[in-house]
Order: sequence, then C-alpha cells, then structure tokens
Amino acid sequence: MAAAETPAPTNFIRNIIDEHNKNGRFDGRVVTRFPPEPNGYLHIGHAKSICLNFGLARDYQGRCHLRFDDTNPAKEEQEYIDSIMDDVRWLGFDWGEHLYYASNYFDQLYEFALKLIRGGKAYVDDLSAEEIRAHRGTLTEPGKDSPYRGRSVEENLELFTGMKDGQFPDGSRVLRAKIDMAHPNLVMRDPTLYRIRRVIHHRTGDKWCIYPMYDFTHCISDSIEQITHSICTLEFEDNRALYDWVLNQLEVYHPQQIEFARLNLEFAVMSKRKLLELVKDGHVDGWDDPRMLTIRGMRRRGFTPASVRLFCERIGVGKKESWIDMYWLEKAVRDDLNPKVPRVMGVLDPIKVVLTNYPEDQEEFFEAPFFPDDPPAMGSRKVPFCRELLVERDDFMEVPAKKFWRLAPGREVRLRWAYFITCDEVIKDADGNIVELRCTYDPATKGGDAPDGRKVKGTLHWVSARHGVPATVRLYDRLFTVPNPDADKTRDYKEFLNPESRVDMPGAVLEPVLAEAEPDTRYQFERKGYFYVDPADSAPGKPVFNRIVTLRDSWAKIVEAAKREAAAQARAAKKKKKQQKNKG
RNA sequence: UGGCCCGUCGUCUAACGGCAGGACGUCAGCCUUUGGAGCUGAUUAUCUAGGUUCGAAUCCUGGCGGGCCAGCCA
Repeated sequence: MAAAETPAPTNFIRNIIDEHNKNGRFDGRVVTRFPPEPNGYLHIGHAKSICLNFGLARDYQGRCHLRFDDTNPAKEEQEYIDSIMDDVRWLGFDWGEHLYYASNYFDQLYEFALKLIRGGKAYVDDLSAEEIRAHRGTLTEPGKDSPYRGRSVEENLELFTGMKDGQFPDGSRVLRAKIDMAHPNLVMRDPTLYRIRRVIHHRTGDKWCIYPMYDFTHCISDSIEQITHSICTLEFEDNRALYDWVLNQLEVYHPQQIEFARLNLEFAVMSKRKLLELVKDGHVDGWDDPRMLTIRGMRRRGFTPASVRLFCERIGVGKKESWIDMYWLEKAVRDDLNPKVPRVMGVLDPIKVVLTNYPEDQEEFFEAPFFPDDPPAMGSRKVPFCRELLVERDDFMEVPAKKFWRLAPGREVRLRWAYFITCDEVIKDADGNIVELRCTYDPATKGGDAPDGRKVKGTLHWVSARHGVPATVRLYDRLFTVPNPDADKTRDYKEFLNPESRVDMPGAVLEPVLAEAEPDTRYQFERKGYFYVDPADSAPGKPVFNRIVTLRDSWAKIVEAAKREAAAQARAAKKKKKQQKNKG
C-alpha cells in the first residue's frame, strides 16, 4: 500500500507527553478524550481532533474516551449522539468500554459544588444576567463585586439546595465561583458554575432543574476519568486558568489541558451555525450532501476513512492558526485511492465517433486490466468495441491549441486498449455545433500498439455507443468560489457559493461492467477522476456515481497558464498604448 | 491605558542554545497504452530592532503583524 499511514511525525503535544513520561507526572499513562457536545454533526475539523486524541492513545498504548459533553439540554439530542458514535467508528477508532456522558456525573458535580460553597469558594448570586454582565467590567476595566458576594456559607448552602429543589424560577439565581472581579483574565471574574433551567435532559429527564456550566463540568469530568492530557482548541486557552483553579480548590486529580489550533480549510465553512443554515435554506441536499465537509457528507461523497486520517496526519498539529489549502484533502484521497481502486472507462460528455472503415455488423471485445500498473492484482474485464463509439467532447478540438495532444482533424490518437484512429471529417448541425466525428481505424494497431513502432501523443478513453450504459453521474466540486467566504465582513458568505459545486452529467455513458457496480464501491474513471457508487440513490442495475475528486490534471494547468499569460499580455498592451497616448 | 497565545520555504510542519530538515507545491529531466501513477534532480524560509552567549529560529526586552476573551453556550 503506497499510501500506508506512516508513523505520525512529532509535534508539540507529543513533546509534552514525552516530557511527562520522562518526569513521571502521570506514571507513564496516556489517557485522552474526545468530548463532543451532541448538538450537531461531526465535520472535518472534528476529524482532526479525533485523529489526534485517538492517535495519541494508540501510539502511546493508552486509551481515548468518548465523552458527550451534554450539559446544555436545550440544544442537545439523542440523534446527534448516535450519528457521532457512528462517524467516529467509521473513521476507524474504538473507545472500547470507555463511553461516558458528562450528565452521568451530575450527582458528583453537585457534591463538588457543595464542597466549593463550604470552602467559601462559591456563592449564590441573585443578579440578573444583564446585571452580571454590567458588573463584569470590560477588557480594560475591572469588574464590581455583586452585592450577594458576601453571603454566609450557610445561606449559600440553603439557597443552592433550594435551586436544586426547584424553589426558584429559571434564571433567577446562579451559582458563581468566588475568585476575583478585578482579574485581568475575564474568565476568572467570578464565573457562573450552575444555572437554573427547567428543560428535559435527553438522558436525565426531569431529574434536574439546575445544570452545570462547561468550565465546571469539563475539568471535573476529566479528573473523574483520570484523563492525563485534555486536548482542546486554542479558544480555551483563557479557560485553562479556571480549569486549574477548580481542580486545585477541590484538591482532586489534575490532568494537563493542552490547546492546539483548530482546522481552517480554504473554500469551505466549518461553523455549526453556517452548516445548519446551508442545510435549512436548501443550498445543499442535507447534512450528508457530498459537498458538505461533515463526516456524513464526506462518506456520501466517497472519501475513505484512511484518506481522512491521512489528511489529518499530513496537516500536522500546532498552535499557529493556519489555513489549509483544499488541495491537501484532495491529494490525500487520491493517494489513498490510487493503489486501491479498479480503472474503468466512462464518457461523461460524449460526442459520437463513427469509424468509416469498420464493418457495420462487426463487434469485438478487448480484454482490459482493471489495474494496469499491476494487471494480476485486480484481474480484467471485456470491453466491447464497434463502429460507433463515444469519446469525451473536450478530447477533440477542431483547431487544436498549442500542446493539445488529443483528437483533431487529421490527427491520430490511441483509443485505450483498442486501436489507433485518425479523424477525417467533422460533421456539424445547422447551428454549426459538432455532432459527429468521422474517423478511420488502423487494424494493425489492435490492442493499442503500432507494429511499425510509430507513436501517438494522446490516448483517449471511450465507450461503445451500442453497448455503453447510460448512468447518473454527478460531479462535485468545492462549495465556495473563494478561499475564505467569511473574510469580507460586509458580505454574506453565501454570496460566494459555487453555482457549479454540483454538476449532473445527463449524457454520461459508461462501459457495460459498470451497470452492475455495487453500491459503496469506488472506481477510477480513467483520465476523469475517482467515483463512488452512491449507497442511497443507487438501485440494483442502476448505479449512481458521485465524483469524489478529479485526477491531477496537467492539461488544465496548461490551459490556465495560457489564460493567465494572455491576460497579462493584454494588460501590458493596454498599458503601452496608454503610455504612447500620454506621450503624444 | 487589560490578559493570554502565535509569527520558520509558496503551503503545512521539524529542529527544546550547536550544520535550518521533511512533506506537498513549483521547475527541469526520465518513464508511461491514464496529460494519472512512478523515478531523478533543482528551487525557495527563521516578522523586526536590540540584548544575553564562544554560539540564538530557540532565552530576555521593545516594536510590528495575526488570533482569542466581556454567554446563565461549548
């Protein structure tokens, strides 16, 4: 396997773990966790975190827990829990028996809150949400103490118990940590620990009407589970001070929080809000639309788990906010699929070719290997051939451009596995559109080699017009037309949606073997790209193909470079003209 | 006139005071019945100004640039 996942290169987190292992801080244990909130579907950004946490556990012979951070019942649902578990498994990771829910710790969390109160480190505040905000101060000014900050331990105990017992209306009181309202780190200005909220929790039902906040829950959950390295994204850097404060006050086992830079991918959006909006407003066909970089979308597109893992390994882990070019994702799928999938032929946008010197009633079958780089590896199939063929419309140019090696009037090319053909005549309709190419074949070149040793520059894929099977083929491309749809704050990211992100090819015709293609299998359509047989939309004998990714296309690069040069020349000419005008 | 974090080839990422390395891209060549794949070679970087040191990408200070923080979200 050429795309085998090489041992992950070192990174700053591994260095920290190595250091801990050396100084014995965690007795050589490595226990990580992936802690999603079940309020949405997983996306490629989560995949980075999953690969990191589970990868570390694997490489250090430790373990990684899957823990649902379900402390906000207003937003969370069982459906998300199920899909998250399914996606993590699909990615190839296994949490064994280590499946946890923060909600399982609600009793312990409550006891810890009591302990904080008894130690004079937390108090019940009657201020409203707006008042608390007003008291918090600003980035440059200190906050003010709440008038309720000085309550006695007894009063706090009574009030907090009352909160739990449902004696107070939603939002009327909160439990706050007593730290420092003048702290330069705003997270430390007496953060809220518990709020009253009468919402049915998807796991605990109506048992609780108070729910703990993230900062209080997460560190204690990590501590309970004996996590060693609690890895999260950069925006939690400020929260680490509180993470440490809570565990220090409680005098319990204390993991190390480490922050890394989240994934930013060009030509995509990642926020849950935007993903949801794309689905709700119908810009895509659901959470599993192949254009979505949700795990479900990528699965539907045809990405393999190995390709996603390969991508995550290659982009690395650091603390620098960087934008990853979509090329890395595309490259990872190609590299993973290249040695694994069979080659076949399909014409996506056909133009008819008639071989004038090939007998009308004759047909023959060519034996074509599924994997030409190593023919025995995947066997072969028979490809039918006859007088009427289909080739790709853009494999012909009436006036061939520079460096265009394909079919053109008078030009000889090879039809893969078949014969050399030469174009003699171009047939057009009344509007001047090319509708047919008249060609002659050279019987001596059967199989694709000329006995006289003459060479052709181009090899074309093709399909027999008589035997080919029409099929549904969808071409998918990046969802946005610009690298960062969010960059311009004066414009909505949806303005940059790529209208050609999904292009259906109604005229596509494939070689006959593909009629029986099994759902959930992948092929390389030679010269066109990698395709996936859509598991949801395919029917027996009627496969639907999603393009996963194109092949690397150096001809497209030549075309693009030519365009760029032409534009540059036009600019230069214009400038020169202007200068001359100014002189004169 | 707040706190915290981050600045290394085009891109991503190594180098924990000792020769700035790898991958991808790019360019050139080879090979090729996929303009795919493969092979060979070349190419390019420490934000900036000081300081410490025999020696600084690394430590210190200032500047510049970027990110995060004022939810009873996570």
